Amino acid sequence: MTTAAEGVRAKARREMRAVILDTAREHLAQHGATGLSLRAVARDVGMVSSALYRYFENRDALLTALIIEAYDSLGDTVERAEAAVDRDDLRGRWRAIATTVRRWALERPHQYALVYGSPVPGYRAPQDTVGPATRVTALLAALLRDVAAQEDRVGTGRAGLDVPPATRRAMAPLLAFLGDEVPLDLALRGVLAWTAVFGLVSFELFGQLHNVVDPDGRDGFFETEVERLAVDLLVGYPS
Amino acid sequence: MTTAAEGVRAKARREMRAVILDTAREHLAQHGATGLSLRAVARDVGMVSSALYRYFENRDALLTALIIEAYDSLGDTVERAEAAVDRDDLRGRWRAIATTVRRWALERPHQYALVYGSPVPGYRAPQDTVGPATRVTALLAALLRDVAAQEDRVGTGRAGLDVPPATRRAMAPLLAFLGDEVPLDLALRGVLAWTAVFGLVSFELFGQLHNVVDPDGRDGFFETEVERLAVDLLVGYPS
DNA sequence: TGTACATCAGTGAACGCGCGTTCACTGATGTAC
DNA sequence: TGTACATCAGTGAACGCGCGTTCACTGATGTAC
Repeated sequence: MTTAAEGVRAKARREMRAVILDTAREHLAQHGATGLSLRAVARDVGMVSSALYRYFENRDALLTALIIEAYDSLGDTVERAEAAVDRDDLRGRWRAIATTVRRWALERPHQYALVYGSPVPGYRAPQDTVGPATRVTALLAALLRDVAAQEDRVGTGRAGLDVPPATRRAMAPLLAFLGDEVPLDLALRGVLAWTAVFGLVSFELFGQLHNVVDPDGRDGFFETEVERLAVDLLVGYPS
Repeated sequence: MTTAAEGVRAKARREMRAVILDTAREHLAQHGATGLSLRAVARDVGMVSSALYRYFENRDALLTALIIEAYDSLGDTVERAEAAVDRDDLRGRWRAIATTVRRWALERPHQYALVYGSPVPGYRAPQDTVGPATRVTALLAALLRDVAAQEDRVGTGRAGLDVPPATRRAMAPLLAFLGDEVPLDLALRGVLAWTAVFGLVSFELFGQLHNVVDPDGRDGFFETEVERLAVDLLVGYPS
């Protein structure tokens, strides 16, 4: 009975933890990360505030859990969307990644801001967040490797930019992550496309497209820009 | 004596206001926008907290003043840097704008986050901020107009992307801001380059380049990517 | 199967804190005659 | 030029608030024999 009995307690714990996280996520959605209050969450869950400490060591631990959850949610969503595309359709995979990141962000602006917006003052992200954080970048890395393989066969039809040695050296962490198959020039094209996507999403979410692009046409605007990024990212490949 | 006497009072007011703003800016730099507290600022200025209300209607008004100041500081800095470049050197002007935005941001991360980061919860920017906010975009607009003029003469040597009519319509606000000389395709290239720069700066400032680009080599990394953006922005122009 | 004990989820009071904002006031400085 | 009055910067006390965290406790649930 030992394991089964412990299982019951453990199950209750897991469920309660989930309820607290759900409630915290709703509070995040309504008041932002800085407005997240243990007491308010406890109130909504129907517990006294001190009871939360059975589940999370302190406020930071709750924030960390939300951050990990957000990264995992984004990771799940984008992985699923990207996996649905034919492996050989590099442009389609790029499109899927980019548009899914945006859609996910638009549906959960505060979760997006939590992980890609300005850092929460006084909060220092622990090591546990780095795994979930790299799930989406891992997809892009895989894409870049496949692009590299194709470019090996077909060539790019144009020369890469000159890169000074110091800059080349600075890219070592990225190159290590991508693997030997991906040349520097392609890596730089990848990061640029990547940061551009997040730049577009952040501008849209944080109000910087106000009076620039009509809200109604932003889907199309984003898709057009993603297509343009693909031109440079996938030099010489058919659309 | 009337005007001179009033001038004395007015001058004292202006100076006190400046002292408060300076102190508030320091607090912003240390605790972020959400951590900005009227009481703490007053304490540092050496006044009682209620005295601040002689100068700012409430906390939001102080925040608004800081936002306007940040936009103006960025505007000043970038305008000066861009003005120092030969008008005909389009690539140089682009470089100056991009690198100066980044340098300004790195020197004042919290001011950057205040205006380009996640919105401050509960704060709604009033109309007064839109003028200062567009100063930097105005520089890019002028650049795009000059690019358009050159492309009229020389051509781009390649076809623009297809843009669906709905998207074309959504770009009306931007096209109106840029003026008739700037064609849609160039406008889209401009926004993309623009958002990419802010994407790069935000990634760097908000910690997303951790384990991607060595901190030491980020100047060079940024410049390389800006050069790459120029290739697409200034299609067919000499470097 | 029944009982003594250990575990642990949740309570409720309390701690000490800082916050934004209001309000009646004092006293110095400027204004009008 | 001298005086009565108005303006207004800054004071200090108070309001009501919510926060994170600690701690001794109760009582239900699981464990061991």
